Amino acid sequence: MSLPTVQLPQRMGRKSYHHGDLRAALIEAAIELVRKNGPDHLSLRAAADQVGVSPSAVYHYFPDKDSLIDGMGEKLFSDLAAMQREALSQIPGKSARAAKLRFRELGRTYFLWAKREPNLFRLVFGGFCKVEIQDSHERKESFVTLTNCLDDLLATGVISPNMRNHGELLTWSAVHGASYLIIEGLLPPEAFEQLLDAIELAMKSQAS
Amino acid sequence: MSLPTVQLPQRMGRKSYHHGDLRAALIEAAIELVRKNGPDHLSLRAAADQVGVSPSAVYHYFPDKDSLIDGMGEKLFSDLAAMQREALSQIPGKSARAAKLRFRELGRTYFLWAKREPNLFRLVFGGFCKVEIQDSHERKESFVTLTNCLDDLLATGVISPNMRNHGELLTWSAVHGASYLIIEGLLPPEAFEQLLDAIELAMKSQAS
DNA sequence: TCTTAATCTGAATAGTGTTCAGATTATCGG
DNA sequence: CCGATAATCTGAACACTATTCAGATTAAGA
Repeated sequence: MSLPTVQLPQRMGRKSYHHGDLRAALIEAAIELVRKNGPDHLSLRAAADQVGVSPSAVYHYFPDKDSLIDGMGEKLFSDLAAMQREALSQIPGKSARAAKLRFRELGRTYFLWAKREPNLFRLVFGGFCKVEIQDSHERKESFVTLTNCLDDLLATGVISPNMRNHGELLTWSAVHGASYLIIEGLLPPEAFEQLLDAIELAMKSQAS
Repeated sequence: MSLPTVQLPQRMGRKSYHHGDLRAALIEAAIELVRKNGPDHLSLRAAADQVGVSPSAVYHYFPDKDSLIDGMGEKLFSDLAAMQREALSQIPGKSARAAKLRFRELGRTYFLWAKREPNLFRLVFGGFCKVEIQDSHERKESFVTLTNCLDDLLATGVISPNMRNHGELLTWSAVHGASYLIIEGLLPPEAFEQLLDAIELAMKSQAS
């Protein structure tokens, strides 16, 4: 009554007793559930049902629920990194104008991803995933991307050398913080473009 | 075996059948549990047990678990605001030096609170509480405090007029973001003082 | 083909939020 | 001071959750 009666195990694209790629399917189903219901309220059983498999089957691929969440975080973070890479590849060139556009697009992508799927953003950055993202390849690559962006801004004279030193820290903190505050409703969405203006302005500073 | 056998209902400072201040006691107990176990993993029943009351009793003060969490958020945010007020009151004076110290102390208090109790920080700002904090008196006061700080910095010539416009947005975003990234292990704790340096430097910018 | 190992199920345990009828007690009008 | 009323709390129940484990099912290799 309360739940939309689960289909027989044989359905949901199951050709055989074995699933084939259960791990990935579980992660995908769980991501969809979090997207709709939020990071808390994720149910291991619901994810298993969605895939058409019994709850116990999950434990052959993840030691527990938290590990499943870690797996989701890994995939989501790598998606974000791919989106940023894609966005930057659309803006080639060595001009100051191109460097500026790339920088803004990098932050904007981060924010838009957060705004479009706040629940997934919360899952990745809200303390649900163990911080094994910390040492991941994707994460290092993401940081290098920002570093390159800032180097370009320095080379084209858009930002000053003494602010370049604080570039990654200030930028990442501000972009992440604004994204969080906006999706939690503490700042209006328009604030993000203003923040990008503010960062650009701030990074010109010639003060010592 | 697994749990430290709950005391009989009559204990835990219960003089009578009625508790006296159950609402506040529940919030306090729940905060303690979140502090230790994280915002997810909070159990309504565990909070009730801690106070020495049956699970159903909770529903006379909160419609559901989420409302209890809202109550916790309200109290925690007001604690943070009080800490900031207290910290600022220790640094009087209209000098540039005093204004700078106040500004740094404001951010530092925010960060230290987050660092000392990351789980409580996650509860308040991680999407667990309904954003009714948004319209709360405490929140407005907290914002006014920051505004005053920035006005003092402008008046004493520490920051430039054109950066003053972006003051609240840039500062709050960066401080919040850095706090989050640090407690999630994505940035080292030392990064926070560096961030304060960066903000101060950035806000001097004379660029138009 | 037969054995072995991987994969998935079913049932059970212990814990969760939530509801509701009823027991307990404080409060207030007479 | 007493007795009715309203506030407060309990106990048991329901549906749901994570997790474990013995056993059924199937794929892969000798």
